[in-house]
Amino acid sequence: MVSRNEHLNRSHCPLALGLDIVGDHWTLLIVRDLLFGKHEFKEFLESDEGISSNILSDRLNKLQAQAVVQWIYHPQSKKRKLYYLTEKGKELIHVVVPLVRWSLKHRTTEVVIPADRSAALRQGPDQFVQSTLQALTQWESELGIDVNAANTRL
Amino acid sequence: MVSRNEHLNRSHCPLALGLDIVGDHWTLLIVRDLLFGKHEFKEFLESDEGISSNILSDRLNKLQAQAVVQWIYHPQSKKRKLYYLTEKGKELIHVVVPLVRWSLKHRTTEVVIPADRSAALRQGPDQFVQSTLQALTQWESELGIDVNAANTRL
DNA sequence: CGGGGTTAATTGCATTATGCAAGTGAATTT
DNA sequence: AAATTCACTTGCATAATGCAATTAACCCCG
Repeated sequence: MVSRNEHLNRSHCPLALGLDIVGDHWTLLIVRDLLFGKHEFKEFLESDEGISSNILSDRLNKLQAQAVVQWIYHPQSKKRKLYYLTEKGKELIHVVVPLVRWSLKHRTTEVVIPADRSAALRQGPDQFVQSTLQALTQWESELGIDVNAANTRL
Repeated sequence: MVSRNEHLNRSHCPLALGLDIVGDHWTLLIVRDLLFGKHEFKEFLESDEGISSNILSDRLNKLQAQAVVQWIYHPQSKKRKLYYLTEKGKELIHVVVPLVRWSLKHRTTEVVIPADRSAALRQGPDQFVQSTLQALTQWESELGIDVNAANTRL
């Protein structure tokens, strides 16, 4: 298994502990996809950054181990899994959005955001966070997902 | 040289671009130290996480290349360097603080913060950000540092 | 049913990054 | 001038990553 020593507990600094979970090249990109409406393995693979399937698999497992992500079977197909963010995972939006804003403010290369998301961002960060989370809650209720429920797959 | 492909430009997503700069295990820990009053190579090495000198050297170089960090000689000694955050670098506090808060909220293991910093955090995140940046500005003015000046060492 | 296509991975292997210990060289202290 | 400090650099073992190919379970369609 591809695996970084995630329980190393390098220190008792909360930042270090947070970085043990999200401090790598890929994890927050998966969280981004989950925040913005992607839910399947295949969809994550299709994102522009081109994550490879072994890394994706590894990160999804680690995120589950950290109670950031869970999944259910697709209601129409037992071979598809629908990954979703727990409440803990959704709260990473408060990290993702500031990093996006920092990046937008200090970009040296061209940056592209989907038109709808760009429009939503222009409404201000708090509005953006609220509408993003709102959309997720909507999706969850359609599938009967409770993001606070304990994970039964561990 | 230890080096990740930092100009890979995996996508035009601002999050991905941000992660190309701070998306690893060590970079934000160095930024943390710089935010909270450490300025010398030796001081970073002494932090609890135990970064090794080759990684530290590599990350400091990359942060300079990204205009996040610069340095001056210590006024009393030509062999010591004082690293400091540029304005761009200081603004990473808006990423660091939410990650710390997320980590504190969802910790499963014990977490320890220096007493003074813990007290400052209790005043609320905005207060904490302001007082932290204020302390940095104070330090900079004592050394005649302009965090907006272009880097003359590139 | 049963063969082909999907989905979610896993495996093998080359490349790259990391971690550790030791070493270097300039500057400073004694 | 010798010893020490500081900021690195080097060498080398180990671990993580990237890529292509493969697998196994499931679904769909005739």
